[in-house]
Amino acid sequence: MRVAGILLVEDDPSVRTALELALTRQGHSVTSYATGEEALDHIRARRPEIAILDVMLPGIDGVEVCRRVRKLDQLPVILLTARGDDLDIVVGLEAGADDYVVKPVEPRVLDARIRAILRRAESAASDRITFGDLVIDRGALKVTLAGKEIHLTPTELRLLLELVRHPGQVLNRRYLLRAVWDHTHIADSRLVDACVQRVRAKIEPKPAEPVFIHTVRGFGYRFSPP
Amino acid sequence: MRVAGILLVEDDPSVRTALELALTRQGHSVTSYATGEEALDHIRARRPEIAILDVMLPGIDGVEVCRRVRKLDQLPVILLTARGDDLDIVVGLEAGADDYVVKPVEPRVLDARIRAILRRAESAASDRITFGDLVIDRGALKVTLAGKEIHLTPTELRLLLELVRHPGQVLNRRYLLRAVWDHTHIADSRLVDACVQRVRAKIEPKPAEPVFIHTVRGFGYRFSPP
DNA sequence: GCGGTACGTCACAGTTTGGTGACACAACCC
DNA sequence: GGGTTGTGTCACCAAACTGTGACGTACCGC
Repeated sequence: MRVAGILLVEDDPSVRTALELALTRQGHSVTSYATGEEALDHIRARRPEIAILDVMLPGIDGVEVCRRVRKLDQLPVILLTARGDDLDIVVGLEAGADDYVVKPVEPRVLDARIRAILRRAESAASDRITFGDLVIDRGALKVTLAGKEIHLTPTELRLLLELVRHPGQVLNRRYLLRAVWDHTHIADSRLVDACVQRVRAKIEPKPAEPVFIHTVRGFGYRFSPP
Repeated sequence: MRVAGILLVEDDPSVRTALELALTRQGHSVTSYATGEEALDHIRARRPEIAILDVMLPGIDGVEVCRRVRKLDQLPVILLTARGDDLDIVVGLEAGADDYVVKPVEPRVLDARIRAILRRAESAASDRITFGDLVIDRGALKVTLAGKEIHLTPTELRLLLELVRHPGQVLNRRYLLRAVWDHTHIADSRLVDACVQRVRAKIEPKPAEPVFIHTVRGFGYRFSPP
C-alpha cells in the first residue's frame, strides 16, 4: 500500500539514496532534495504530507526550514541528525518539529515514527483514499493524480466517489443512475457512459486503456486500482 | 505559560519521583501512578492532556494501556522504556503512541517532546491560528491581515470561524446555514454566498481570485490556506 | 466475415450555479 | 429622530456544467 507523499531533504547523497530506497520499500512515495531552498519550493508547490529534514544542510538548514514551514502550515516535520545532543533536540522541537530522530536510524523505526505522526496529523483531517498515484480526498473533495490536482465537476466527482465506495465491484448503469443522478432515468441512455468517459479523460493516464475504471461489458463499470 | 495535566505511569518509585519532580519543575502539573489499571481509571475519570507510560509495568503494560486508550480517545501518549530495541519502538508506535522515549531521558528533552506533541494536539484548539498573512484570534475575536486589523461583523466572523474550524474541508451551504445562522433556512437562499462574498471582500487580497475561501461548485466552500 | 449489440466519442444548447451590486429593513447608538 | 451599521433578499449576468442524440468503434457469437 502506498502511503504518504514524503519530502526528504538530505545533502549526503549516499544517505539520501539509502533512506529514499528504504522508505520507498516501506510503501511511501518519496521526493528528495539536497538543499533547504529546494525543499521550501517543493513544499509550497507540491504540499507533501510530511517532511523529513536533515538538520545539517548547506544554506538554509533543517531547523530553519522547519521554522519557515511552521509559519505557513501545519505540515508535519521530522528532523534528522547525526548528533544526538540534548540541546539540539530541544532547539529542533522548539522550532516546531514533530519528532527528532538521530542517525543512523532503522528504516522500520523511521517508518513507524512517520506513521505515528501522520496518524496524529490526519486523525482530525480528512479521510483520503489512495490508489497508486490517485488520491481522493473525500473531506476536501479533491482528487490528485501524481500530486497534480485534477478538477472534476460535481457529477463527475459523485460518480467517481460512488465507484470508489465499492472498489472491485461491478456497478451497473441503473444503480449508478440512482446513486449519482438519483432519478430513475431512461435505462438506455449514454449518460453514464458519457460521464465515465469524462472522468477517465481526467484521471486515466491513457483513457483508451483505463487502469482505474474498467468496463465490464454487458454489466457496467468496476473501479479497481492498478 | 499554560501547561499540561500530565499523567505519568511508572512502577519504579525512584524513577517516578525523579520524573515527577523534573516535570513539575518545567511547569507541568503531574499525576502519577504505578500501574496500568490505575492509569486507565484516571484517564477515564480525569481526562489528562497527555499520558507518559512506562512500557514495563506489572499487570497491564504501557503498550496495552496505549492500545486501550486509543480505542477511546485522541489522548496523546508517550511511551517510556529502558530498552531501546527497534522492535519495541515499532510495536509501541504501532499501538498508537505518539512518541517513544528511551530512558534515561534528559528532563529538558522530555519536556520538549511533550510540548511538541501538545502543540500539535492543541493546534486545533488553540486560540490563535495563523494562515500565512491571515491571523485569526479566537480569544480576542480579532482578525488581522498582514498585521492590519480587519473588521468583520458578527455574522461574518462566525462564518469565517466555522470555515476555519475545518480547514481543507468542504462545507456545504446547508451545514453552514445551520452552524452559523442556526436556523433551518430556506434551502435555496443566497445568504451563505452573500456572506462569503462579504468576508472575501475583507480578507482576500484579490476577492475575484480567492486564496483562503474557495468555492467548490456544486458542494460548498472550503477554507484552505494559500 | 457478418450482423447485432454494447460502448466510446463528440459537440452543443439549455440549464444550473455562483458572483455581484443594489436595496430594503431592522437594530443600534447617539 | 437621524444617522449608521448589519443583514437578508433580489435581479441580473457570466461561467460552468450536463444531458442528449447522432455517429463511430469495439466486441461477441456464429
